[in-house]
This record gives sequence, structure tokens and C-alpha cells, in this order.
Amino acid sequence: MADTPTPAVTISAIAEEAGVSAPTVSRVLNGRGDVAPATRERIESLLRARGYRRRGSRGGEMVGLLDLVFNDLDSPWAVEIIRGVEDAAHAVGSGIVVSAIHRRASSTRQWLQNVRSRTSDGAVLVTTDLDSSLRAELEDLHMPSVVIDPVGVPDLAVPTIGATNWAGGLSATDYLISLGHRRIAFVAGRPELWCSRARLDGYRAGLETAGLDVDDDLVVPGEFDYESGFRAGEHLFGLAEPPTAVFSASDQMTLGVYEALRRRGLRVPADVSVIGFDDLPEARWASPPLTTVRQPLAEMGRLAVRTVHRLVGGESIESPRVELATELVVRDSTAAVPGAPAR
Amino acid sequence: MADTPTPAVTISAIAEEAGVSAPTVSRVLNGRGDVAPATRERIESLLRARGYRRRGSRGGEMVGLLDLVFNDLDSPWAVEIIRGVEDAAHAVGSGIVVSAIHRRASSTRQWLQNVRSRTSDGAVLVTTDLDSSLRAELEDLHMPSVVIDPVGVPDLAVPTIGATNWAGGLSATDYLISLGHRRIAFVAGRPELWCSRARLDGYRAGLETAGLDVDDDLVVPGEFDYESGFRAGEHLFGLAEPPTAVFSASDQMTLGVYEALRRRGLRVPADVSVIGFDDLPEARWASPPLTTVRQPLAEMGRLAVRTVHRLVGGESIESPRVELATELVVRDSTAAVPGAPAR
DNA sequence: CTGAAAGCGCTTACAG
DNA sequence: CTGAAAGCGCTTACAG
Repeated sequence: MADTPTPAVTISAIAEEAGVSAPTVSRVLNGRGDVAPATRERIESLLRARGYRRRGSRGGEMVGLLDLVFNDLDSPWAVEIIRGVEDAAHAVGSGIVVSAIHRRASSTRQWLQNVRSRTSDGAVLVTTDLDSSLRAELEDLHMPSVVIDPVGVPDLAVPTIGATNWAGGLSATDYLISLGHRRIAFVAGRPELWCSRARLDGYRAGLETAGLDVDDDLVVPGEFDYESGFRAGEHLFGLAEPPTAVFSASDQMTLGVYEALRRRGLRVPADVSVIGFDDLPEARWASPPLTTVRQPLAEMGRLAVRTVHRLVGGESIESPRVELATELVVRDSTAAVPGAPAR
Repeated sequence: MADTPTPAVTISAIAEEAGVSAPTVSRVLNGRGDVAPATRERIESLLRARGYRRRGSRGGEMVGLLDLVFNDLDSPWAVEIIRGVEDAAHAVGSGIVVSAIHRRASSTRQWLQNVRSRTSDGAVLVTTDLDSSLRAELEDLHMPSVVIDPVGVPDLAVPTIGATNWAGGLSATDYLISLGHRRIAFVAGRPELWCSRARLDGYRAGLETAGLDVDDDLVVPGEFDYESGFRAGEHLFGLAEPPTAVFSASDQMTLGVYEALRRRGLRVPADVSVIGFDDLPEARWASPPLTTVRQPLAEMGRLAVRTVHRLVGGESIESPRVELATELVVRDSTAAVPGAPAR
């Protein structure tokens, strides 16, 4: 996607290639109705193929705009990323255009049209699942772009930025073990995403390294959201032999676990220790404040901007994927395993 | 700020007025060094006064970009507003450029420069305190703009959108009274902001209407953030005669109150009822889920976009300020006052 | 439906 | 330091 600065794609270049005059191409671009369907077709595909972008009078100059694209904006990490991206973009004098691909088919077209016409210098995509047709359309825009991917899709042709999910899973589990816990449950994330798998594997590795068996009853599915965390908590503490600690693959699920525990009259951390993943602001404000594995989302955003910027400047990127370190943040939701008192 | 579409401010118009040639103005605009200081000065002030904006070849056409400006992005309502603004902007085919005025003097200049050069069609400002010099500079940009103001500064020359803070304060208090509470504390917000005053007055009105005295010991200062809420909670429940209910002027402070109560071993809502203000996502995920006064932030964002759009189109706005209704959202942090048992 | 011509807003050498 | 001239990318009547 990071094509080297090719000889300016202008309207007249396209016109020549299509065997028409410049005004005709202009008409197509501006959606005027009076163009023969066949001609329009030919010109449109050429426009796409060559990655035509409006540039006004001043040549190939940068326009000082970066697109920041989310699948949708409800994700609780959205702001964290926006903050990092805004910060880094500001530092290089760029503005960021944030948008969400609202997943109605019709508006995707409209959205692409908008992106195309604002001709920003590059794009940062934040997305757990870009479907492949959309991906192709994005390529047609010929914008240098990088994907921030807190959840890990390591198979793109585009540079990707993630976090060390496996190591995060390991460190949380290690910590719980160091506190004396032996029955440690894991609430997993959306199973189709790589990061879920990596966090789970980190958890398993932690147990195995300590010589503990992985008890499949203590590994419960989740969807990353509050509700599934709540259900997981209900299930786990309905068990004949409940865990003494719960590690969940997202902070949101952990908040659901809190609520399940509260309803059963169990206390964090006196009765049960709990660890989350992400370190969203809500982790700090939970009661008790939540021990969690921090994902450096803002930093990932900053790196993404620096990376697109290098692509815009024609540099090539050495590694197609880089993962930033996660870090265990210990707060008040974890404690040594309760002595041995029957609960 | 909403000037009617005047006869195109072009480089040559400015040149003529300044008594120089167009290339000279162009040089000033592009920050070339080779312009006499006096000339540059004259041209710059003319540029500002006329509200010059780069437009490329296609005339006064709209560019499909709206600036969305925050003081900074840590405010927990930022995303809510972004979501509403993005949604409405998307609907009219605009992109939104999100930025934060990082409050270092130097970068404000830089930021204004960026805003000027991207020539968006209008601006939505979200801000609790714009200092007046910045306000003046913003006016120089000659962009139609509206202020979203969850905290209420009703003295601007710009259309403002807020929420019914007083009514919200009243409804929360009423509800607590209806539950049988008589000792109801209020944790106030930043005292210099109008909204804080309005919420406090709503609380007072609620008590007075019910024939209850306002006990000044139960009105404690806060700053809207978690920490001040925590301190307020510590204070309130260190009192000889603590309240049976606490209403705070923000959800964040309420989460601080939760933590203060938890540390004292008091339960929500069995021992103490608690109400917040804002209805941020964290309210739903608190444990127990928080009863709170909802501020329709996304809706305020949508309305802001519709309003700038009308200004861009040259329409005039009937009311300089509109307040959207707040709404009490009852969840699990409130209950009838505990019978009479000594605690 | 399409092109030749004129025009617009801006910028870039070039000369002084 | 500044302007006259040429040029660039694009669009707008106008004619056919």
C-alpha cells in the first residue's frame, strides 16, 4: 500500500490514458450526469487503478491531514488511541480526521467517497475485522496506511502495530501464582481473534511453568464485553469448587466479574483476587481499583502516526508488525490467597 | 461569527487591498522568508481581518470537513461527544477533524496555523474554559462555529448547546426524597462553572420543595474528578451524623464515593444510596450499576453539527443557547432508606 | 455526449 | 525584497 512517490497522477494524465479530454475526466470526478456510461466506466476504473487524488494547484504537497478510522466508536479503547494519535499528529502539524465505518453497506460507499475526496496524506486503521472487499477498496485509495490492532490480525500487507498479548497473559498469571493462588480461572475473549488466543496461551504457560495443571472447568468463554464477564463470573462462582482468583482478557469483562461477585456477597480481594487486561481508565476508578495488564494504547497510536509519516515520506518500514510491551499494573484487586478457611 | 457568504476573499483581492502583487501575498501565506517585515505585517493583518481561506481551484465550494475542538482529550465525555458529532457529520457527508488545544502557549499558535490551513467548513468547540485571546483568534478564522458546553458558559457570541443542569439536580434529589431519604449530601463540581451552580441549586430546590432544610455540612466541594469524590466520601462518612444518600455532580466523583464507602465497609445501596451525574459508560459498569442523571452528550454533538451546518448554509439561528433535557436513569445504587436500625 | 478555449486561484522561476 | 510572466491543475461556459 505504500507506493513510492510516482509521477503525479493528474486529471490530464488520466485523460490521455483514457483517450478523452481533461474536461471529461473532470466531469466524471464531479459526478456530472452528462457522460456516456461506457466512458464514465473506463475513466472511473482508471482513476481507481492509478489512485487519483485531487490536489488543487499546489503540486504533490502534503495536505496535513491523517485519517483515523475505527470500525465503530463504542469501543472503550477508542479515546485512548485517539489521544495518542492526536498527540503525535499535532507534533508533526497534522490534523486527524476520525471516522467510523458504520457497518451499513450503503454508507460504506458514501464513507469511501468522503475519504477519497478529502485526500488526506495517510491513514491509521483501528480495527478488529476489516472485511476483505473493504480492504481492497482501501488499497485503491493508494494511501500510506498502518493498522493499529489491539487484537491482532497478523496477516496483512500493511504494517501492523499490536501489543505483547502472550507476555501479558503470562505476567498476570505469574503474579497470581506468586500470591499463592492455585485455582486460577481465565475468562477468554472473542475466540476468533488472535489476541484472545495469545492471552490464553500466556495464561496456560504461566500455570504449566509453575507445575500446575490447566483445569478446563476454569477456562470460560467470553466476548470481551461487560455482560459476558458477568455471566462468566456467575458460572465460576456457582461451581462446586470455585477459583480463588480470576484473570479476564479485558477490563470490561472484569467489571462484569466484580458485579457477579458483589451479588454473591464475595469481596475483592479478600475472598477473590481479580485481574483484568487493557488498563482503561475505568480500571483505576473501579472499586477496588483494578490490578490489570496495561496495553499502551496511546503509545501505539503515536507509533502508528510516526510510521505512516515515514511511509508518506517514501521510507520503507523494516518490520511489517511491531508489538509494544504490556505491563502489569498492580492495584487493589489482588491479594494473597485466603489462608485456608472454609468460605 | 456566522458571516454571510461575502464576495470571495482571494489572494489577489488581498493583494490589491494591500497594494502589492499576488505573488507577494502567496509568499506570506507560505511562510517564505523573503518578504519585508512591514509588508508581511500589513498582509498578515489583512489576511486575518478578511478571513482569508485557501480554496484551490474550485471556488467557494464546501470542503466536507468540520473541526471538532477539545481543550484536551482526557475528559471522559470526549468519546460520547465524538460519537454524536461523527454520526451527524457522516450523515451530511462531512469528515471531522478532532484536535485538542494542548495548553502550552507555543503549540496553540501552531494549532491555529493548522486549523487555518485546513480550511474546514465550520467548527464545533467543546470546552469548559476558552480564554478570551484564543476566542478572538478563533473569530479571526471566520468559521461558523458552535460551542458544546456540558458545563455552561452562557455568555458567548456563539451559539451554545448545553443540558438542563438545574432540572437534573432537582430530579435526582426528588427521587432520593421519594425513597424516604432525609439526610441527603451533595458533592459539588468545580465552583467556577455555571453548571455546578445549577446542579446545586436544583438539589436545594428539591429539598426545599419537600420542606427539608439544607444542611450546609452535607454540601461538600468537589472538582468533578475521582479523587475529589473520594475525599468527599471520606469526609461525609467521618461525620458524627452521616447522610443516608449522596448525590454527586459527576459520575467520576461518584465512583470516588463508592471507593470511600467500600473502604469503610459500607454497602451501596443497602447502607447508603448514591446518585451520579452524566451517565458515562462507566456508570453502567460500576458495581452496583449506578443510578445517575443522564446528559445526552451524543445528542448534543449531533445538534451541534446540524447547527453549524445551518450556519454554513447562511441560515441564522433563532436561539443563541439551547439546553437539551437531562433524564434520571435508575439502576441499582439507590434504595429505600434503611428502616431505622442503628448501623 | 464531448472537446477547444477561456478562466480561476495559486505558485514558481526569473529578473531587477 | 518585489513584480511581470509563465505555468499548473482544475473547471466552466460554449459549440457542435
